[in-house]
Amino acid sequence: MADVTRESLVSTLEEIALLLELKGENPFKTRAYRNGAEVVQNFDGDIVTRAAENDLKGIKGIGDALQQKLHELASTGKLAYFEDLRAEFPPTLFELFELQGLGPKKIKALYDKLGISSVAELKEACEGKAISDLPGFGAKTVEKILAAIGNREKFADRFRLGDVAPLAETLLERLRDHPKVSRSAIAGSYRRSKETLHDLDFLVATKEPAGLTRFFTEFPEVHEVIAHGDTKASIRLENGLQCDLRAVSNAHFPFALQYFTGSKEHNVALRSLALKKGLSLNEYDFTGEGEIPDVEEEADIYRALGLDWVAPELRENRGEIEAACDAELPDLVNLTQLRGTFHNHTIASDGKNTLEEMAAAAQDHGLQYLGIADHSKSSFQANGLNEERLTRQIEEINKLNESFEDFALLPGSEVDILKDGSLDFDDDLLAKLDYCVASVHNVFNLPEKEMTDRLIRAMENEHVTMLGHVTGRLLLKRDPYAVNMEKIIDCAAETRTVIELNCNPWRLDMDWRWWHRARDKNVLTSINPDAHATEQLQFLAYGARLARKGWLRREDVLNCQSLAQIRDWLALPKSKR
DNA sequence: GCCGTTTTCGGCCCGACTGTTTTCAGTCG
Repeated sequence: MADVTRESLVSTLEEIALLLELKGENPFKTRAYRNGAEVVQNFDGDIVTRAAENDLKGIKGIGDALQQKLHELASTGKLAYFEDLRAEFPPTLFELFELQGLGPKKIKALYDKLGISSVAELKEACEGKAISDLPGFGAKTVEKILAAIGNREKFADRFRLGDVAPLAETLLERLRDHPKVSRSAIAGSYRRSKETLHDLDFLVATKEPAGLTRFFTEFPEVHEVIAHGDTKASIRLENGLQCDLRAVSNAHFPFALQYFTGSKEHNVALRSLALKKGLSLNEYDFTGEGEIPDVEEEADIYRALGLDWVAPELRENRGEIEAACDAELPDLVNLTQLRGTFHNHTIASDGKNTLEEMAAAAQDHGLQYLGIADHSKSSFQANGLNEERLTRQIEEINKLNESFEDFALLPGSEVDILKDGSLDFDDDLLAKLDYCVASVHNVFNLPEKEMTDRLIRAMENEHVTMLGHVTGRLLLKRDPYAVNMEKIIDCAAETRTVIELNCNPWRLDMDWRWWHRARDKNVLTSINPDAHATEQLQFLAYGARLARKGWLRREDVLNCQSLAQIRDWLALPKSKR
């Protein structure tokens, strides 16, 4: 029997939705499967076990049919309904959904009428005349399909937050500086601080929308104009990133900002709440029979619905609407509250800067302390320090610290967790450090149980202050290694081990989806840049954004504590922390 | 297929843009 995981349940439901769309099923039925996938993805608890035990009753969005199907899937590893559905179409057909401009109807037409079932076949068919002869297809469609195939080969369809943020801010500034723009913002998943993005959604308030969409399509970075109307335009930049612009009136701006920030799921929930109050909410206005509330700012929309304003990071329909209704939203941490940080490298291992340079950069960032955690000896590829070099580095740091006022370097180590969960240094040496970050840097492919046990053994060590990049994922590059996060979080809570929020934009690990649960178990995090150069201290900004996305408050973040507090805290045995 | 404080049937968000259309279907967000 194949391993049933939350992810496999989710992907099965999503694939069923796609298959139903291809069959031309009732779109609301399709949506029910998509929604079910979303519910399973976000369910706070062991959904796989619940499904296996047929204990899904009462979960909103999972009705009788989905309960039965999830139960069959989780208990047998198979679903007859799905197998039958899947057998109706060739597997390569799904590639076609990756092409911009092609949806279920067109794909179905291509398949039914021309037998096209893969991108390669489609590309070949575009050479001839067959496609443009299909009803609803024409010369332009063929042209667009070819461009979409080209883009699929050339560009990624997702981008890391940190890779697009500087460009995003540059483009926003350009729009903001336009004389006809009164308000501007980037909405969408960028505003929600998702770790990876599909596109950027710009928004401006202006009296001359058509002038602004034209201005936008003439940006020098434009590779192609995907769409260009009087109030909306879409462009693709030279790096492949799609950017959309909406130009609205000043009065419509708060509604558009709310609407285009999403998430879709958050908005659906918000609008159904509005309907209950006799209000219909769209991207421009409230409408309805009764009194229409005044709206100047986005917060007015939430207030009109009886909600506290919801920070964009939380808008994933993961309980934020209920919390906003009960005035129980968390007071989220922010970047300015960070007083220091752990887990940074120097030239001693694989960093680019010296202790002195890193200390100066940290002080420029307004930090009171900077933890130095160079690699340990087993990470020879990163020039890891052996016992002797680490001992010398501790002395060097202690000496340097005499020269600082109101600032300190904290001697630490990013010690390798070896395959069996033991550490790269013995306890005597670890005891000489102020703290220790324990991380996995090799043997990534252990089965889940072994990897989980490996991390747990490391956490059980009295000298391990925190776990580094807990799943080892590299966004859009390398999957997380198999590890049971529920068990890791439980163990962190028990052993009082901190879990790092590694804010390198390639990692952003632990994933934001787990922090709420960890926080509820009193697990602390440390927002760590894993800086290998002075300028990478700026990664802290991404860390703060993702911590907010994980519902974390100031008190949940270790490095919001002052230097004096941190010294006291580090002096405590783990069990007292 | 799901849901319910107008409830067990009849709704389910909806507007902008494009291309192929002659009034609209498909896609996207």
